Amino acid sequence: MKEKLLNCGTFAKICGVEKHVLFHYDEIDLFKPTYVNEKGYRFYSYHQYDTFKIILTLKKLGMSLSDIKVYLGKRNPEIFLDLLKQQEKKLIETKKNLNKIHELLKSFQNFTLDGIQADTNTIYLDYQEEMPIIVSANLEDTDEKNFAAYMQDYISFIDKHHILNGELTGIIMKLDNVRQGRTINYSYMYTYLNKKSSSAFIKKAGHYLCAYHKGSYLNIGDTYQKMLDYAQEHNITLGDYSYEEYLLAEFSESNLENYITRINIETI
Amino acid sequence: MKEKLLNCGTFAKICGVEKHVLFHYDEIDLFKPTYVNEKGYRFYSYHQYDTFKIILTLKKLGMSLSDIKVYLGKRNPEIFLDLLKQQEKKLIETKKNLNKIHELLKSFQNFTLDGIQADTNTIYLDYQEEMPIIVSANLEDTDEKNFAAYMQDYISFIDKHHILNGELTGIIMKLDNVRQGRTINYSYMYTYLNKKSSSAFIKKAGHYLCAYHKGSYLNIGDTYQKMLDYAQEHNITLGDYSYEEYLLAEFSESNLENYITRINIETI
DNA sequence: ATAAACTATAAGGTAACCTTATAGTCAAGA
DNA sequence: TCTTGACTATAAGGTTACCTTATAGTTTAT
Repeated sequence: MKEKLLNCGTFAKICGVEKHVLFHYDEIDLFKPTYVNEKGYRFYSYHQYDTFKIILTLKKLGMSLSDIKVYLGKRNPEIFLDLLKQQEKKLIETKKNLNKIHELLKSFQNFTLDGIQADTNTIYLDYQEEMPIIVSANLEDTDEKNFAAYMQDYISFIDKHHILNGELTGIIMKLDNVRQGRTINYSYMYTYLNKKSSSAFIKKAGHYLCAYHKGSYLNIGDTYQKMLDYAQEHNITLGDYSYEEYLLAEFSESNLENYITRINIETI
Repeated sequence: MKEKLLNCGTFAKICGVEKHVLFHYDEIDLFKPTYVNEKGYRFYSYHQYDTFKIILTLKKLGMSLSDIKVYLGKRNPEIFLDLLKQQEKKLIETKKNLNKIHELLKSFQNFTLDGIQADTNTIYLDYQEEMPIIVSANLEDTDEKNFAAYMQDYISFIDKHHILNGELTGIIMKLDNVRQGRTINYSYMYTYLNKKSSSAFIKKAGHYLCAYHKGSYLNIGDTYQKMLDYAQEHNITLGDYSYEEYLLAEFSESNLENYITRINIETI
């Protein structure tokens, strides 16, 4: 009566991996068969399945084979427990990250859908609720070096505080600059937040004059001009700033002429 | 007035990657700088940050660079939306998987702790609640080939139905086999379930005669013998089967002599 | 003026396999 | 018994997504 052994192919099937994975683990001395016959054929025991499953689990948690090997080399129950606790911590972090990515995905879907459905021929007044935003330093008339530094500060602040709702950044433009044709002299970068936070600014509630600009960022002045004309015609008093949202851009549209930017101009 | 550009190092920092990643993406025509000067220096625009962020997100979702490149080659807003929806589906699956792994981790911690705290010198009666389990085909006296086939069926059933609570498999032994010294002639494999399911058997509620065996599986007969003696001394009538749980084994303990197996014998 | 810090390309290395090639082994059917 | 197909083995080269090191030109700061 001796222990029943499983051959290489069968054990691989049971474990849900390919055979050469077992070869590989054998070769790097990570996980070796219980018994090798005189022809060199590998045989595994029932109990090795548990061990293999632990190895697989650790691998799924992102541990490298060499780290797993190190663990197995010095393993004892206390070290195993420590490892598990530490991996659980990491796993909880990973789950949080995936949740953030999920938010991102949903947000991407929303603004892309907005871009697809955009009517680029109308200008209209839109009542918008108050929204907390985060804002960069003032970027107007900065040189390239300062612009880079401010952008870096801004992005790293967002990353550090994990405050992002998943939106990409938009741009705040001073209307005076638009009037002078300086439509790429951005005033601030901004991003919507999901919740108010101490570091948040507020995009004021109220009516915004809105339009969808179709085409390159460089021609956005054309659409602004139409909006300014429209405001004058309809006796709408505009505020100081405009919010630009890049709904369809390089990442979702190969043709520059089809880019869609939503423009929201403050009114008083 | 022209667009402000970011040099390679700065753009890399903002994006949270190393510079040679940008080189690499440039080389494989995945993501190229807006502008290259006469010395070959790369410059990126503010708007390229959004694109890079999308690339990073898709990569985090497990897409290969070549798949991302294929997408970018044919990108349009509808295809982007489809991609996002498909990735969201995959992400939801991934999150489910991580939840399962989390359960596994917690379960590993529990039985390892049980093993560490085990008192290997006492035999005692323990009242255990009814537990749903899943059970393999009868493995008694099978040859290696059938044993392998049954094990494969069992494991693939568990994997297919995602019913696992995270436990490793245990073994059900017929006490008659133990009495004849055939302690590796396993009767069934079993695993605890978290919920009752149509495919579940029941491990009956009641008093079990319990002990922790220390050492190799091959010597488990010694501990069984002590338990049988104890039962006789104390007029405990034993049932037909015993449940073995491998708390400390190859995966958490390098010394065979320190393996801990919990034995639970049915009583009447 | 010179050093420090940046930029470039090119070549080789890495992990964790995967693929292909070649050859020995074994069980089942003609 | 022979042969076919399915299995086993090793060895060598390929893959992805970089990372490292080496060498050299360029820009900026003191």
